[in-house]
Amino acid sequence: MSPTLPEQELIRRETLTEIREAGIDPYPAELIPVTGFTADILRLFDDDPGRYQSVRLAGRLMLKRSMGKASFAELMDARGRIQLYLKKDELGEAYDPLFSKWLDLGDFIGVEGYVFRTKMGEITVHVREIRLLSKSLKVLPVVKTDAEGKVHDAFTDPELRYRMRYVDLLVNPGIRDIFLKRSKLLSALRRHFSEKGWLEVETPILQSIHGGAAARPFMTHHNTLDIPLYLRIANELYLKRLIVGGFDGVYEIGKMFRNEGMDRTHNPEFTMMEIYVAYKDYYWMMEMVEELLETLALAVHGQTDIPYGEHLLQFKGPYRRLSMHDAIKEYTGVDVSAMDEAALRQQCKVWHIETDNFMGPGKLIDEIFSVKVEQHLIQPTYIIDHPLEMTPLAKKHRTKAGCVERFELFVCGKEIANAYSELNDPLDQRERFVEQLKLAARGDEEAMALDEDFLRALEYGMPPTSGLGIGIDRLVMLMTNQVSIQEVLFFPQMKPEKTS
RNA sequence: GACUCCGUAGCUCAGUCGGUAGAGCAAUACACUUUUAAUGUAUGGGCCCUGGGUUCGAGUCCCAGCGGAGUCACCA
Repeated sequence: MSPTLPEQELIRRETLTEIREAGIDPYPAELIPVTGFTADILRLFDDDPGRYQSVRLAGRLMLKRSMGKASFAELMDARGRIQLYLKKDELGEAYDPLFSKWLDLGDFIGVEGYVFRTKMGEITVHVREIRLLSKSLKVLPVVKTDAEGKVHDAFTDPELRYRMRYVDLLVNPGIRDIFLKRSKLLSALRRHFSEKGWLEVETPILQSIHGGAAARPFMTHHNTLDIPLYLRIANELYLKRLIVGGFDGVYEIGKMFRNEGMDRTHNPEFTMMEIYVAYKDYYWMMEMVEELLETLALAVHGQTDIPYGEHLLQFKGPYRRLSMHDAIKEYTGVDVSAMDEAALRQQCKVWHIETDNFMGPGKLIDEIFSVKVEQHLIQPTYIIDHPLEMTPLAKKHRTKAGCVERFELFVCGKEIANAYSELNDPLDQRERFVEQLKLAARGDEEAMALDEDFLRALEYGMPPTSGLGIGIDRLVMLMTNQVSIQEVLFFPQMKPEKTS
């Protein structure tokens, strides 16, 4: 034990010794029978007060208000908090010294008692028995909420909140709710897809070729095989192999890993949902996404209109569809659809948009789009029919030359979903990969690698298929009104703490 | 990776012009048997992120580092 412990922690350790000397095990090993949860008592007490003549609860002691020979306290369990009332003349040594001297905020306790309503109207457990279940040696921040619901002394330091999420979850109101909503969203998604008959699958996270997207990977090494392996940046090519293998609908919810910068919408590992459905095209997929997002919004919020910052996002479809060219025309007044590479470069110069030498016309148009248009797309909007060279895995557009059958869904200026009519022509796919190799040779670090086994699978034949990817973290951000991805991840990436 | 801001008690934060380190909550002790941001009185608690420098003297000024946040770049 270090002599540099703060005063309060030293006192808790001394208390621990006193408890042990009194013959009380501060960390008892046994089953704790409980009759229910705090939240259920608060919700149901008035319907049938007689039912709560004896309740057993377990949780953390989070507040003590002592009035000498009687006290109020608050017990927090997994569902909420309830007030306790304790009297010395009823509890004896369990009151003094156990409750009044030895129990600290944060300790786990078990109580038995009856439920009543105080003079002030608060539903309260009148405690007949109290015991220590687990001693806490660290001091939790004490966050209080007043009668108007205003939070005082919240635990706000982002570094401490993310490094010690367990503390954040305990003391800050509303944090748990974000993660409960995240969980609701995921289970609603699985339910929805399961009802459609689509199969949830798992594909490799360790891949020897990092295909399916354009991003820098994390690299690792397998000792026995003595080969480099990459953490997946995408799982698209594996899911398509499963469509080749005869499944008509497969989806995977899982972590992707991209070795890129971090900011309030990017974490090195993030959760993607990808789904591939046979015999469908991207028009079908747009309707599917509308139905899905309506379902998820209802599951999380009970309504399809969702407040986000100053906006009210309307997830009820159909969403507006706008081709990339038309979107640029709408927000800049300039028609780029007929421009060649030189003209596009000139236009970028006019708008002070930085360009690189390896950028072809498609990439230039995408760059213009992201600078000039993205930020304006607040309500759910499909941007469709992207330039061909940007999108090596999508089918060429059935009528628009130089475009692919693709859509991206934008909400609040952020890309939430990306989908194609998937390219299933193996010869075309090989040419597209070769084009990517040329881009790589021109200096494009994100150009996609060629995957021979994937091409072989396509040569065996893939049915017409539509595929979709949804960034789950960003969707959860929208549905929980959060501007930072760190707020929807339990443990966002941080630099390691100093070990000193 | 670049720039800007931040780092003081367990938590949230003050700290003036460079001159003995402050408050609220939490803690300790006492009082109080229906309080609820409980209350009252008293007390204790500090590697002022780390390391250099300037100075008679640095929480404060300068430099470097570490960590965080924001903006940009890259990306989803």
